[in-house]
Amino acid sequence: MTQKVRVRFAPSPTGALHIGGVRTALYNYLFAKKHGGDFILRIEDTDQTRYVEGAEEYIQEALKWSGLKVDEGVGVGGPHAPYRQSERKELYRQYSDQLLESGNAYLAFDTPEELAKKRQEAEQNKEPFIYNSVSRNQMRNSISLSCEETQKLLDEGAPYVVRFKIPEDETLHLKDIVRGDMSVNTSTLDDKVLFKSDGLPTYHLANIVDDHLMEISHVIRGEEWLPSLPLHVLLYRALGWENSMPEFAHLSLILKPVGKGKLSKRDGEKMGFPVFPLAWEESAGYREDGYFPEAFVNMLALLGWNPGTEQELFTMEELIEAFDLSRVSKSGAKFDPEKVKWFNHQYLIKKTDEEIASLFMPILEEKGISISKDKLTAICGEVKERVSFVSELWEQTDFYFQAPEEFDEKAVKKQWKENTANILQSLLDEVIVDSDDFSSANLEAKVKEWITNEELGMGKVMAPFRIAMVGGLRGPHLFDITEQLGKDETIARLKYAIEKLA
RNA sequence: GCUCCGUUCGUCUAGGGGUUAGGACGCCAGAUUUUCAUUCUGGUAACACGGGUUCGAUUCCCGUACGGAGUACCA
Repeated sequence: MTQKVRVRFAPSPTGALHIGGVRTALYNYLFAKKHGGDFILRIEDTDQTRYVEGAEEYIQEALKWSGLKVDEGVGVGGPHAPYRQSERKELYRQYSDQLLESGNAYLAFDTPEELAKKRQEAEQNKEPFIYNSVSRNQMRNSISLSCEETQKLLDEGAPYVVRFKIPEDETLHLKDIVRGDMSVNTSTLDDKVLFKSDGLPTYHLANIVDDHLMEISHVIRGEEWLPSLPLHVLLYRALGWENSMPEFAHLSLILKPVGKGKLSKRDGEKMGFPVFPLAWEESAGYREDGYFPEAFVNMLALLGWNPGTEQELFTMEELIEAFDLSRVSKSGAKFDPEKVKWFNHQYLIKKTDEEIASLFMPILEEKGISISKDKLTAICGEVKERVSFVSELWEQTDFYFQAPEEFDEKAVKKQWKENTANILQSLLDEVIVDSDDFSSANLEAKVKEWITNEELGMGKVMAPFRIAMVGGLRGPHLFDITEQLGKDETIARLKYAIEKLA
């Protein structure tokens, strides 16, 4: 059977999506697009107590910024609408009832307090508490209780949940695309709650029902779901949907850069890197920190997946082409904030000088500097290799826009000798004022010729010249700078330095 | 505790019964740029441990250690 590929990204709106979530979404997207399938966004908000204002909008915006276009789902609509589980709640009851009727589920009246007490007791005896075939007879439910007792509780309006009846002692063989085969015995499993007393399903029921109804072909989700896989498979079976069950792929987690454990918001704050794609509350986002979405996505794609070639830089199209779930790594990956910077640098230098100028222009305008687009384009071409972020451009180019007033002490101490002022004065009088062609190559040739003729030594002239233009020993090729500065400004800066550092 | 999953340079990873164990980030050095950065070249550095199986294991199997996840009327 060749079924159309349909995958879903199904976050719960409990806060910002962090990069692990974005990666899950990305892998879903890549897989879908690779196979000409659909990428669906479903919001899993069956826990009303954890709803966070703005989270859903955040998720949509983060996907959009990352370039992951949703084909169907919240914010887009589609044939299986609605895509918010809270809006689908009437739907789930019938499946819960179906399970009850077929004997695959039962009613449980245990209060949270009773359950907590049982768990505590078990812990004291160093035994695991599992709500299963052996313990359920000691609990208050429609299996341990007689029909009359059960009915009586129901009539009294006692709150109850629906639990799944895990079969006894059966070895389940499970398939996972990234992990291969595994097996688990059902007697280690819990009779999970399927339906809560508040009238809403739990994740377990809702996700199986929705995936089935929405014709999901592949479930690609985080590793934290792996332990629930047996339950989910059992649910498909109990509902009679075994033949159309999706395939599963569980993705490993993203771990903190140093130390142990999974990446958390705190790590970002502590080490000064974003863990969210977009800013959320007090936390910075990749977007706000000046990362390009392409760089962010490229980095994320390679964190836990590789194409088997040595290619590192990928466009989204190339990622789609190359992506393969079987090449996703099984082990968790420590996140390396340094590598994202490298990716960003790569994407920045790949941009045209004009594009960079367009990004830089607003920053200059904010500083009250006006400059022609052409000129800024040329400047950006001269400095782009030196930065990783647009925001770093200013510190590399400030001297193009404003003459140095102070000079770097260290540089002056090292390069500004007693006769330096005289040398620069001669350079000014004998070369600069006579040069009308201020192009980089021409001025360079002239100055070098002069230096040779005067038998001065390059360092004696070039370094102070640079100090006069830039204020210190930094910046791109000196004659590229003077070309941008032009004759008048070059002369003015030379004069100022001679006077100031005399 | 119990269940499941994992473990190749500092990090992300390729590889796979016999390899000089490959690449990328980072770091170091040299070249170029008489600045700095870029770039180029080179270097540093890894198969967690113990048992098997085998002529041979980093690769296969079993343990151990370590790491991770789950163990909610959360997702």
